[in-house]
Amino acid sequence: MAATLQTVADAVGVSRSTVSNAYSRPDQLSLELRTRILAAAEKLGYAGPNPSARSLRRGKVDSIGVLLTANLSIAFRDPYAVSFLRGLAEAAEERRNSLLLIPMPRHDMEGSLEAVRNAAVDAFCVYCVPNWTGALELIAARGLPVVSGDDPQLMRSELPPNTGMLGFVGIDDRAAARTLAAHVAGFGHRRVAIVAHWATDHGGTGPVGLTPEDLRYSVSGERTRGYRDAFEAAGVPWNDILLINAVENVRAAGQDAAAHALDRLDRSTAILTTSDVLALGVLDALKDRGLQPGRDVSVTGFDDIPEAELAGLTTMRQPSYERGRISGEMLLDPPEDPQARRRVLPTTLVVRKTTGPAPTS
Amino acid sequence: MAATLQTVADAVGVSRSTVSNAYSRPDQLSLELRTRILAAAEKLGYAGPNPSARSLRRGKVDSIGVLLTANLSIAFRDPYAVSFLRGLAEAAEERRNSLLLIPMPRHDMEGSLEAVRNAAVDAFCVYCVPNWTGALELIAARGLPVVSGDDPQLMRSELPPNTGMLGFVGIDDRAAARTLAAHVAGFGHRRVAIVAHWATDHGGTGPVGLTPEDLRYSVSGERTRGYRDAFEAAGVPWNDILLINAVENVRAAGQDAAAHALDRLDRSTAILTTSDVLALGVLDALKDRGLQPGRDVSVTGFDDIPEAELAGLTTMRQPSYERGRISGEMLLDPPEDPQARRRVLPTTLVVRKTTGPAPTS
DNA sequence: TTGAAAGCGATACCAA
DNA sequence: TTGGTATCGCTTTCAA
Repeated sequence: MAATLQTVADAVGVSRSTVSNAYSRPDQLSLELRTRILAAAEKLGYAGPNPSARSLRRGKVDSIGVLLTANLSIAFRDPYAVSFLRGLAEAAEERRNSLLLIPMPRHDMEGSLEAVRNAAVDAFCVYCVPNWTGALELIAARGLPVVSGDDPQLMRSELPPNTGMLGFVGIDDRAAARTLAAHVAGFGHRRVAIVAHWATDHGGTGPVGLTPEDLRYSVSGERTRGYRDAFEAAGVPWNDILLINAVENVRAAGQDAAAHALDRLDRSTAILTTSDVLALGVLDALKDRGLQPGRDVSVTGFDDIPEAELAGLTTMRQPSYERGRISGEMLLDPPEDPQARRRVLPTTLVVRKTTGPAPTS
Repeated sequence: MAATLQTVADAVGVSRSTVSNAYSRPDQLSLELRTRILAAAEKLGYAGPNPSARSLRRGKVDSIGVLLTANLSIAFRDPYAVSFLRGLAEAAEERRNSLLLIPMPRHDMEGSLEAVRNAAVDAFCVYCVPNWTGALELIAARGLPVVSGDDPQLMRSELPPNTGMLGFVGIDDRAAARTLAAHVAGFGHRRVAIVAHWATDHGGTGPVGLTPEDLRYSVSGERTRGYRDAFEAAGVPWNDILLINAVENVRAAGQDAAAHALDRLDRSTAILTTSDVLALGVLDALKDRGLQPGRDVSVTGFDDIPEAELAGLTTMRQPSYERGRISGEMLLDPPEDPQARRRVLPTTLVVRKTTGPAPTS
């Protein structure tokens, strides 16, 4: 049914190679012949080289795979992720690459890995994927370049990553978190809660008796570590801190999580979160209870999405668009120098109205 | 270098087919053998079947292509588009498909078509692509299913689309626009401007002497037609209406466009736009000039994105998430009944604070 | 349950 | 400039 190169070649009376050249190397044949071939192709309903066949032969696909969060539809709800993607898309577009978005549902590790295995791409960008080790190893086995921002070890490593293909583009989550928490601790808060997403796979949203080291998701782990650092320095031991798991990085989960910190006799006076989206949910919870952010309870986010400004949220700003863009560029033009494959981007503490002195009651 | 099926087969001492089965049809061989094969593969650094080779052979890729707006990075800035994508992603994810985002820069038609030709996908979703006819024909030639929401003819056709593979998921833009404009016309406005994106390819943002039929982008064309319908019915002829082109569907373009309606002696008392994003820009322009929306100048959007509510913008709501989701489902499970391949979704007039009586001055 | 053989559709090298 | 030839890596009957 579908016409192929051969069909066209036969019709025009030339060889397959010539037809192939007509599409892929216009300079290799006379304009006249090329025109004739293209016309014949059109008439026969030949739409051009089969993409799979072409990339099989060429060993190149011109598209980069994006492993983005547990689940695409949640990622699209997070302005930070969207902005990141925008940067990545722009870099890809400039080099005429497409973006293959690969869903990685957490409940289906098997299927997720299968998707990574099957992805027809030249490189991968791994962004906020919990428990991603399996995926990373698979990618390594495929011998494809990867950029990630999730691996703290990668960020720290003085030496080039062992796999020649591995790059880091991200921030120093722990240090940034430490700065943010120091700001809060400076207000004298001692009853503190932390809302962290994907802290654990078991159970739902609610308090968990874990240390930062136990957390399943490296980014939440690093940020939580930073929070602990700062509070310990201020004389608040980890055991006094209430760690609350949020099942997903969505606003409603932040709201639910906050209930566990607010609806108790020794109500927390400060709630730190691992993302702005969660923090907005926490603010929702405060509102439900008639509590005033920054006075009754201090709240912080992470990322600095546009909504954070509207909400007056104190947060830690990290570059989103640039991060995506740099990731894309690194993937598409891998730098020779291994050091250039490790980009730790700057962060900024943004103090707004949701943080203030601990209530004296 | 890279291990292949053959490598593994040789190492284990079985045939290629058996190794292939180990990956693609686990039930076709003994568990013991399969385990042995997988172990050998791991040791040899074989990451599983080459995706291109596999899809070449199978004739299936398990991913759907998305032709989205002129330029991905602009699309990611439009909340409506992001929400649409979210719906699409969700549908894809459920059926274990990936999404291939294909950039279609307007300045590079050639390259865009090339990208469509090259896309390794099983189906296409065309969304807000100006001048997409070339792309559509190409897709048709490839014999792949397409869903679009941009083609008014498709929406109206009583009969099943001629191409068996073609579907429509969208709204009746003209009718919706008519309802919106009738609301504005009811307030007695007679000095009216319309800001339409991609009205023309030539020149920048500014007034153009065109009729709705001339517009390059079908969606803007349909909406503009609807506006004209309503104003003509109210006794305002098309010649009295100022049509302004916006180069892109971004806020700043709306702001620039509005200047042409506001900075003149016979200032427009109503500005209708083809999207909320543009309308927000128009509101920016009003603010710059100390004008009050709904009193000095009435402004309307289209889509009803979340920001529209915050801004108190009067607009026409159309489903975004659902639209993406339904598109995805239609592509992944094409309905037998051709009538079911044409889904015209409902719209709602949302009256807020940016529309009011024409000032009497 | 396993293997042999025949493509899937195209590209690239090397001659002519 | 054009054509022949050898793959690219895998899946899939069909037969053993």
